[in-house]
Amino acid sequence: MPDAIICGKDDRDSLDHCDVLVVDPARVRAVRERLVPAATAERMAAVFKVLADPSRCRLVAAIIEAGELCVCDLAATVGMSDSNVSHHLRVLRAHGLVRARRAGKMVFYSPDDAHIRVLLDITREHVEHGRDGNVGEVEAR
Amino acid sequence: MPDAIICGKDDRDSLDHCDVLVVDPARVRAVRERLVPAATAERMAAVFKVLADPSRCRLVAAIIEAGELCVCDLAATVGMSDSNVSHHLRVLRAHGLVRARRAGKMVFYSPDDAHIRVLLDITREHVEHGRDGNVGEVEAR
DNA sequence: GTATCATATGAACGTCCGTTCAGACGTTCA
DNA sequence: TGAACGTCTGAACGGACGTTCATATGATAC
Repeated sequence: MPDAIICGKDDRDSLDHCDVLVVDPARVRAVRERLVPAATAERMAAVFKVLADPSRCRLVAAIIEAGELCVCDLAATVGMSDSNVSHHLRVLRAHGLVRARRAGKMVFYSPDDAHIRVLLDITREHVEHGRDGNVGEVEAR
Repeated sequence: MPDAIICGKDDRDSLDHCDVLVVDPARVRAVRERLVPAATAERMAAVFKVLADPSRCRLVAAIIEAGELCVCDLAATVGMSDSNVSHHLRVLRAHGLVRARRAGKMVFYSPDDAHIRVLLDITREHVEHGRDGNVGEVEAR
């Protein structure tokens, strides 16, 4: 473990803070180089944001479970208003998570991405028989 | 594909809408039974919500990349203020994504969950060489 | 003890987001 | 054409969230 080294503004870039204290400049530089770019992180966060809502989680899960489902049946399945479901489906479709197929008056939605199923499965397993009980609270330090 | 069948309030439960139109009541009932419970979806969404922020995405990625990093180095790595990093770390720690280890004046953070790495990897692959270009916009129907 | 550093905390501000309501659009059937 | 139905859209409200600033805590060095 390296000793604490105080380094000046040479070790930073594109930061408008007055001073930056860094303990391990070498490691910081190394991690920065291999770190996911800000733009990529932005898009990753956008994907997570789509799933960061209980209603959308259940909607996607229902669509995956059923294979294909129309709006009114989706609404009945998850217990939401048709309007609300439509709003959420718009978001899911905009991000390529689900696909829409028109059949007469009604529109059937089906999954449009293989990754999402994995994301849901992993996360479900994580919250079911994993740690996580303390949602919204901070444990003692 | 079944014909459109209008069913009354018998096919719903715990809904205070006046009427619910369901196309395929049998499928709705089947999907409902196998669907992820609302409480579980809530906790899943909570996990996704933690990652639904570019700053936290990069923080977690940096911690995973480095193995262990203190707050000031994390701040320098991702280019954020120490205060902001501390706020985010609090959230990450509250949800069991990272673990804190105190060493004198400083606190080192390390990953505390194997699932998260997979979530990040899958999502990164998803946004890099997958569809997703239309963030925030809706494609034509 | 005081001073300094690393980290944590609380308040406040602006912004984003989920939901509801009312209405519009497109389709089917008589 | 007109009515009924499924779906979509826009506005508006309330609440949650990320960031900043100032300050507090905890630990080390003098």
